[in-house]
Amino acid sequence: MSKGLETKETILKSALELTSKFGLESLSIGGLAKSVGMSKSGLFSHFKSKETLQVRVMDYAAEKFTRRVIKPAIKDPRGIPRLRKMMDLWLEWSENYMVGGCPFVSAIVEYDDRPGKVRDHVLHLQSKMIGSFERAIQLSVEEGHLDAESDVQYLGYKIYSNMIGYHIYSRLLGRQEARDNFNKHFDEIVFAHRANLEDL
Amino acid sequence: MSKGLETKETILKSALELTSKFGLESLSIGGLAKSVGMSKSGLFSHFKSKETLQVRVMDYAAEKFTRRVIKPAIKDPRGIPRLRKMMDLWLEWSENYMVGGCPFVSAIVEYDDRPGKVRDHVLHLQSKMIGSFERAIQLSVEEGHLDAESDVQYLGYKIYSNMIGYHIYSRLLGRQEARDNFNKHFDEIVFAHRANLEDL
DNA sequence: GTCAAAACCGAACGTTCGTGCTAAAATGGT
DNA sequence: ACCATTTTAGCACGAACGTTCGGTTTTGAC
Repeated sequence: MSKGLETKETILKSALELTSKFGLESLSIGGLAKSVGMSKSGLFSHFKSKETLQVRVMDYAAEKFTRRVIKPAIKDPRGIPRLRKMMDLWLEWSENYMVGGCPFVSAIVEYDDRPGKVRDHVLHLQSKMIGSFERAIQLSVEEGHLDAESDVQYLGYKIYSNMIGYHIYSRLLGRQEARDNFNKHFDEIVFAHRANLEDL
Repeated sequence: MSKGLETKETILKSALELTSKFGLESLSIGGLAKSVGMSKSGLFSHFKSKETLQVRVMDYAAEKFTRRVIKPAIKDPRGIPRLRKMMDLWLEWSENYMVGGCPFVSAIVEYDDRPGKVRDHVLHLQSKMIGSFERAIQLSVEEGHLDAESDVQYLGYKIYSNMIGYHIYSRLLGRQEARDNFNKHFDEIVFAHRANLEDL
């Protein structure tokens, strides 16, 4: 790997950490440069603008998310087990790998009223993520784990809401029950839409 | 009302609008001064620091929230009707009165990793708001609308998650189904915890 | 070892940030 | 109408912002 690429990697790693803690907008070139131990201009030259830096950071986060959450879950059997695994991996990702909270949640809230490349990109990435969950739900239906009449999009909404709710309950309010709430709610959602194979 | 107070009112009104659109942190003295048509220093003298300005803005939002959402719902009968009314009023507040999204959601996400007075205040206000919902839920139990065994705190979590989920689905992703999802989910939550008076 | 390319640095740019001063203007009770 | 108080503006400050530029160091292919 060339020197430039591994420096970029170092920068993005540190940038993601800062973004996770303080948000995508508070990410400053100077502060980031200081935290990786290089000059402002040296760092800047890797990305030609702050906007592209922000986009790259989100890409980096998305790549990490896919690698940590989506891809490993594929090994589990299609349907509820895989979906459940995604939840567990997301919890782990959200709690352990991301020191300061899920960067997507911050980015979404920060940029929902700020038109531009960053907003568009964040929107695209988040839609892709929700799509991954919806696909896992769709497979759960096809596998016969969930009711064939299930509204996949609506189920995705409920799953997603639960994730965001947990994130805020756990992060800001620091409530210990958050995790139990999350798991219980997930189970209830799945149970409510379970397939009634024998019309019990 | 003295001149100073109504100027403060004007400032806070505009500040809340900006906060709703761009977040509490992006709220700058200069920009705010320009938007209300007065000088930076003239505006600044009303609040002795930016921190207190931010706190005042959140107080202003909380007061508006109470007046628009909590207080009017008291007129509805205790229990599910009142809770449902709170949801409707919150939707209205979130969609119409707040041009750029619920300011609390932004503030929470922005300040969850930023220790200080602002964070503490936002946390306090949000806890109070969740408390209001939990009280309405508690009343629903006492009125016999919800199962006596219901975990009020857990129900509050589900209601709150639904609100946040709707907010993001509707705001960032601009999904039209968001509102239907929200209402459907709320009904399901209530239904799942309904009192079984006759053990049907 | 040579040399062009890539990487990096230091300084400076024009702005904007929050925050002090001081003085002028508006207000409102008497 | 006077005058103390409140409110507002003007100006300046140090710091941080994103960005540009000229020059130095480092890299890696030949």
